[in-house]
Amino acid sequence: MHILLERVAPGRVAVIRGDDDRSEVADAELADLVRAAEAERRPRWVWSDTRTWYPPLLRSGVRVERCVDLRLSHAILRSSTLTAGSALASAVPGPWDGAAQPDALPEEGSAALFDLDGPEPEAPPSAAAEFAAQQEAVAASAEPGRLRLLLAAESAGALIAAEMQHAGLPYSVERHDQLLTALLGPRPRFGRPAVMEELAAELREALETPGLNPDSPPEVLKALQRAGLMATSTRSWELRELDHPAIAPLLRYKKLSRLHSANGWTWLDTWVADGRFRPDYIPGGVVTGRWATRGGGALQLPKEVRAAVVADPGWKLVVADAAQLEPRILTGLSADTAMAAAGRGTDLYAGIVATGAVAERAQAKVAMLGAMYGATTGDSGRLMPRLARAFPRAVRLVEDAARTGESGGVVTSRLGRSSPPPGPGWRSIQEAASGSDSTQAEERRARSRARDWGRFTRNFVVQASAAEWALCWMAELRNRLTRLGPGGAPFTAAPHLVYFLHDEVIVHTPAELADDVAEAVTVSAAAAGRLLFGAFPVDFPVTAAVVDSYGDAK
DNA sequence: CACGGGTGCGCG
DNA sequence: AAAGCGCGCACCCGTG
Repeated sequence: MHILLERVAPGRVAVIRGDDDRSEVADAELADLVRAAEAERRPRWVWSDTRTWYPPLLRSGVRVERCVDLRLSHAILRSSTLTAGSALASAVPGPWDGAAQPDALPEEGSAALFDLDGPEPEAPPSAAAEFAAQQEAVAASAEPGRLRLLLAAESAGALIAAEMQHAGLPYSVERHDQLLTALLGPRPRFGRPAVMEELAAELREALETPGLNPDSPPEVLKALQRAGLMATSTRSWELRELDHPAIAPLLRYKKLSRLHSANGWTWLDTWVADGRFRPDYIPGGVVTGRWATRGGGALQLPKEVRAAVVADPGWKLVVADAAQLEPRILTGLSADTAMAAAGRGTDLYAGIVATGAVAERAQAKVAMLGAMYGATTGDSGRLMPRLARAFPRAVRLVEDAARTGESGGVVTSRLGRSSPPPGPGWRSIQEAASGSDSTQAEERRARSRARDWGRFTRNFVVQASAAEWALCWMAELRNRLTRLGPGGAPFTAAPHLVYFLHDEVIVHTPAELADDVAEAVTVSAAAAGRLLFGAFPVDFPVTAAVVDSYGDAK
């Protein structure tokens, strides 16, 4: 059953259990109410926005099993091709659109500012009305089952994001500091660390440019050219091709500079407290449905610092990642039985080699990536015809998605998330090129932009469906982890998710349960595959490593 | 001095 | 323009 929560006034919340069961409680009583209802019948809580409702509950020690996040669901249903005809999708943009959070809207009194003239101020957005409109849109859609699954998975993801931030990723300040000190020298009170300063001096010497600021790409580029080098930029991959005594210190400087500025002592001070890294996850923050983060760069945690992620004493980390997730998603999307056969077992790329389509594993990988990203030239582009011959259905699916995007159309993921349509700028470029008086330059530009958008939609169907698989995987895993833990204790006493990186999760678990967790990770992956692709026999193998430190995984 | 675009690089 | 998708973030530098 559903229980809908809605703020009715500062400090007061309406609790709506059905058409004629409505009550109100003070904020202070909400946690007890939720705890009691959760123990009794595990309802699905319906609320405007998990980011505003759930963290206070978690701080009160209350965990919920299921919810509907109306804001996230609204965003999906507004643009999905599966609900295109619904009232929800055809309405003018309202308070549920955009990042504005209904609970954070100005309070009633401030609306008085508007009522001297003009239309009546808009009524506060009713969560109950919004929920009804969403249910109606789903029920009338072409694929209600898929959409229900998508909304449930998206909402579960929102719960998990809040729980992961609450629990935090176990993180050793000491180890991180040791690592920085070993590479950069001791933490300076101000300015550059000693090792970077030495490299800068070496660089100035080698380029005979005493005042050079190594942090300024234009200055560095000019200095390199003065030294007779054919550099066109200061990108590392390009510098590596050059032969000059300045190159080695410059590359080392750039590497260390990156570490220092992105994950140095300042980052540590800002983001790690009480032995936990607590990034701000944004479920649905990417157009494809992937998560984003705000601050802390949690999804870019460099491999070199992962050794500082360390389980608590008596606990373990289970680091799990889905092997070749996106190609397998493409396999399911296209129902390509040849590719499914190649992917049986653990290494899809080896399976592709075994079909004879390509000679080496590296080629299989680059060809698959090229198919999903839209490579046209280079090794990857050259391998495409062979891939298409061996796996016609899979390749046709991404080609079709690309053609749709090139002509300005919209594509939709497995469960119903649709790509945004191209903007007005894109359309006017296409129109300018289609007129009888268009120039060659206009036509070239239009074709190029059309192909750009085609690569986006080509990748969208795969990336968005993979994000859905990952949400299902995590939601399933979360349920299993709860069952593994002791009942009644706070959820952080049980195995719990602490990190998520697109196709990879980390569970923090009491050591004695680590093997059970590893098993749960694997079983959950298979379950996610069935949720998305039913009986179609595409495998989703995962590797699960039981380790003390993230740095020890793979 | 604030802002925003460009550059470069970390992750999948 | 790295051969192609999706991001976040720090820093530089020109502009208002």
